[in-house]
Amino acid sequence: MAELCCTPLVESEIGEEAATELSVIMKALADPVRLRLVSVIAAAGEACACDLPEVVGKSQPTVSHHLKLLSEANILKREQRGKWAWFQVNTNQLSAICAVLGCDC
Amino acid sequence: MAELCCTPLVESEIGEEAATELSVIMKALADPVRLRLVSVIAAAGEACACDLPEVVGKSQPTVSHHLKLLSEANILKREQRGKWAWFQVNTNQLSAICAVLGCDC
DNA sequence: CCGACGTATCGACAAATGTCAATACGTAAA
DNA sequence: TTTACGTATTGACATTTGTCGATACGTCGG
Repeated sequence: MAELCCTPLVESEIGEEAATELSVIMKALADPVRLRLVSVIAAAGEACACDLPEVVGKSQPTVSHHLKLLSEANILKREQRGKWAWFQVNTNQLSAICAVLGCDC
Repeated sequence: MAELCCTPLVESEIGEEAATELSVIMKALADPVRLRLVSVIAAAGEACACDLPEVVGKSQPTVSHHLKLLSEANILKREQRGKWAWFQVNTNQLSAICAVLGCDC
């Protein structure tokens, strides 16, 4: 899951199952709070979950839920350090999305 | 609206309003049916709305609704030809999404 | 082993979303 | 101007989604 393969959807018709899988990845990015989480984490290089509720102005359970969705979509990488959870952005997955969108990068 | 500006969200923190606007564009792509519509239309170069309900296996109102969302997101361009509506993919918008995702294309 | 603290899960609820039948709107041919 | 037909809108409904309080789980320090 969350394994984006590389045939641009603008070149050949995407299948029904592939479309569903891709939609899961896109849904993960299709939320203001999650976009801000990705942006904050990427801009900082990495971020501790403990700081994120205040940054995005949402409760701890809500942020935890969003981080889970992003991790399941393979957009974030989670790393446990002591009792803290640190997150990094998986730029490979973002590039893969670009590739599917037909970008020649 | 639907005007994607170009600062990659992985380089500097995206604002609250910008995140909301971007999420609208991403939401438009975050659905299996809409992804397939984009793919079918892009692969064919253009497509008549009259053919799309059968292609994606959804009712005419449902397809019309999806086409509207994609058009509002500036992902599809609509053109009336007689009583038929033809659609093309706005590849510029797809490229803009890539740019926001940090792709260097 | 316990207590403290960071994180995840659960339960509940309001809001948004995808879908279709019915209907209205627009365009073009008769 | 009718009539036919492609498309858009409306209304309704089931499902999904975002949110948070309460609570459970995990990891450390005492």
